[in-house]
Amino acid sequence: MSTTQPRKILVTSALPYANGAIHLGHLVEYIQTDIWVRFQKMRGHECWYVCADDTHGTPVMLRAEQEGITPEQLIARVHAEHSRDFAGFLVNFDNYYSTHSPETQECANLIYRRLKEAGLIEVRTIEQYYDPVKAMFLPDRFIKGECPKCGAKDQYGDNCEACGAAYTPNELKNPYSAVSGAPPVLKNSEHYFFKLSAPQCQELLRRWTREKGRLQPEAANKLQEWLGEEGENKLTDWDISRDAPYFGFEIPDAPGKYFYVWLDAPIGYMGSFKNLCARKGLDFDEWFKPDSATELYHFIGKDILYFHALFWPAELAHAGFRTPSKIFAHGFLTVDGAKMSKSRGTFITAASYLAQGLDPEWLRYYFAGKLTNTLEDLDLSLDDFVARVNADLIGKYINIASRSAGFIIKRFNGQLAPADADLPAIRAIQEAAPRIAELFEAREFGKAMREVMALADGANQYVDRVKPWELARREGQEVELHAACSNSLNLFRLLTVLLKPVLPDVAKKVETFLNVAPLTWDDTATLLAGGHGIQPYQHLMTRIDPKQVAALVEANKASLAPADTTASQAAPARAAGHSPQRHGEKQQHEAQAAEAAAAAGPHISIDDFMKLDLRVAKIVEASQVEGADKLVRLMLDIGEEKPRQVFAGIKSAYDPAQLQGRLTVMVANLAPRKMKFGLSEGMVLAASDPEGKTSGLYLLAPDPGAQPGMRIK
RNA sequence: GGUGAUGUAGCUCAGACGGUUAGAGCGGUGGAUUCAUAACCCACAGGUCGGCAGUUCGAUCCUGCCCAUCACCA
Repeated sequence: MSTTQPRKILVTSALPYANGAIHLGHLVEYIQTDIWVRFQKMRGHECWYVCADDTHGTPVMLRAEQEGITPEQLIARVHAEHSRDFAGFLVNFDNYYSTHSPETQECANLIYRRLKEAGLIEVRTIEQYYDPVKAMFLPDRFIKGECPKCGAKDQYGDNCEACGAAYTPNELKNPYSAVSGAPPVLKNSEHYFFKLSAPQCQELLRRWTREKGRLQPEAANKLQEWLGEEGENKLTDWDISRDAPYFGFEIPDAPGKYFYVWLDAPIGYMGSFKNLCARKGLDFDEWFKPDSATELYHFIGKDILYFHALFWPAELAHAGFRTPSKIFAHGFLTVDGAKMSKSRGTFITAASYLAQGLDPEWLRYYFAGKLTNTLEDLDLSLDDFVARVNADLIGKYINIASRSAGFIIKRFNGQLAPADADLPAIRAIQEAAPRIAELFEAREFGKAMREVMALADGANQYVDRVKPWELARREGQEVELHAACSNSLNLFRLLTVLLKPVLPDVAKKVETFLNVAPLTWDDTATLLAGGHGIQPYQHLMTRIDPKQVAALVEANKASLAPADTTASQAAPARAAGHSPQRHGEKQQHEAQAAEAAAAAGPHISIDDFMKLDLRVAKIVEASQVEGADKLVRLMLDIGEEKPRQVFAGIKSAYDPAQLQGRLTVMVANLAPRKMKFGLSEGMVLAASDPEGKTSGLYLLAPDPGAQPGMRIK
């Protein structure tokens, strides 16, 4: 039962952006990480858990300005809110710091300098939109104007929320800066790039991402896609600088240039740990030197795998540091099977959950019961949440103590009889403990909880069999009664050890109740001695009233107002690479986008229909697409200067040769979509049986006489 | 469209190197019990394991295609 050699483990969770509240989606990750860390500590390992607020970037800068405070004031306030929320959910960081810190700056500068010495930093001039009034360069998301396709006003620079068209900022009509309202101008600027395309980066990442255990298998597959085939370098250089004004760290040898927020975000892990080292007397270098014997794990959402599995190891390795031992990515949270939604009230903030008086350990248990080590999404089913917590935690687990403690207190003066070490229910738990430890280690918390609850069933069956309430009524059965209740409390204690990583507060109450030292994993091997005295039982956890959950949902319901006034919260979901995307913010953004769709009824209006720009198209060219099973590449003449390129999934039904020259119908205003094979600038219409009962695929064609470019309505 | 995943009882999820009656919890029904902040115990009902085809003596588990849902495409 003894744990092996103590390990030295450093663990991180992704840094939440300092511009928005923590919600249940974030908490999946922090609870998952916290359970794992608590487990490691219970095993006797040296394990440090650090995190920080991700504080830099344009959104924070503008938000602070909007509120009339400095960025420093804003991030200090948000830091306090985040810290409070995490503490409320018993997420026990050893250090919750900030990327806006001297330690992070020091590490960022050092990494930058070493990358530069390694020849991996390059300066290039790029052209970008600039706000002449505000005197700042504008990210795409901060340029607005009229949609070039449908004319909708106040659309962002990357895509139109009215018609869904995608475009670049310079296609917007009457563009203006979202910051000052002034028309932007194009201006050149020097940017600093990290040469991810360099051979040494590619070579490193190819090897690193394939090393056993670094990444989950699905994640490794994903990375292969980004890296491309052997000999095919799909990695592109990464723009790591932004122009002033910018809230961030100025690049040491480049006045007026700042590190892009995504450069210093992961470095924030180092900064936070460095700060902890100073306080705890730890040797930072021992943990970050290239051949370090310590372990480093990053828990992240699957959306930021790209940053953590490509940029980050490449930066570290070429700046003379160790790379992460493993990266643990998890899926997103859905609520009742759907994306979190403000109008449905399922966009639940951590603060509102706590304010409604719900017990954080309910959620910790529920998440634990559903967490796996894969990238699969996790559903919070509200009815299931109530049923599961009440049945498992109160009905099964807590009940064992509650039904035994009274007899011990009343009849035996709070003193236990020796436990029966051969009792099958006790032995079952002790034998299961190593297996459950492996499940915790492997982040298979769902499986672990299932095992624990099966063991709790065994404990209840034991109590039911020995029937203490009957023994209590009979004369001369005191010894049996004493033994039954003592065994039962020992069962309860053992189960508490197994649940302690998930339910730390309950475990603390149990330690007080049973009058024992803080439980460690090795306590699964021991039993309470005869004569051990316990405290009177006080209820350890209450049931969930479904009304509480209903009230929580009600409290989180937002009206269907268009994008709320905290516009800076709207992290651009599609403008990736321009702004940090934490899974939380992304979920939030998409939740908002989903609202509009949800509001629509089963019918569409004539206006909706008129949004479709359907055109008669002549197929001037049709060809096979190398490497695509279903696609045919079509060049379509719709009366424009140049034919449009469209990839159509019709290979199964049509030979390209027979398509050439014929007329069909295309959607001309569909947002262009970048595919592996090139840009697809529309869609051709074809009929097929939605049930799939009748096979075949049939392209639409106009009657003779129609000319390319004619509008269909 | 490509890539990665998912689709198993009303709900949330397990599981099976392909092989006699596919499991759990919740919910439902019936019983037992009253120690336990109605908790617990026993039993029953409930599924053509997304669809179609193939491989096989045999497939829900393998292969192919299709459908649906989710994510990513920097």
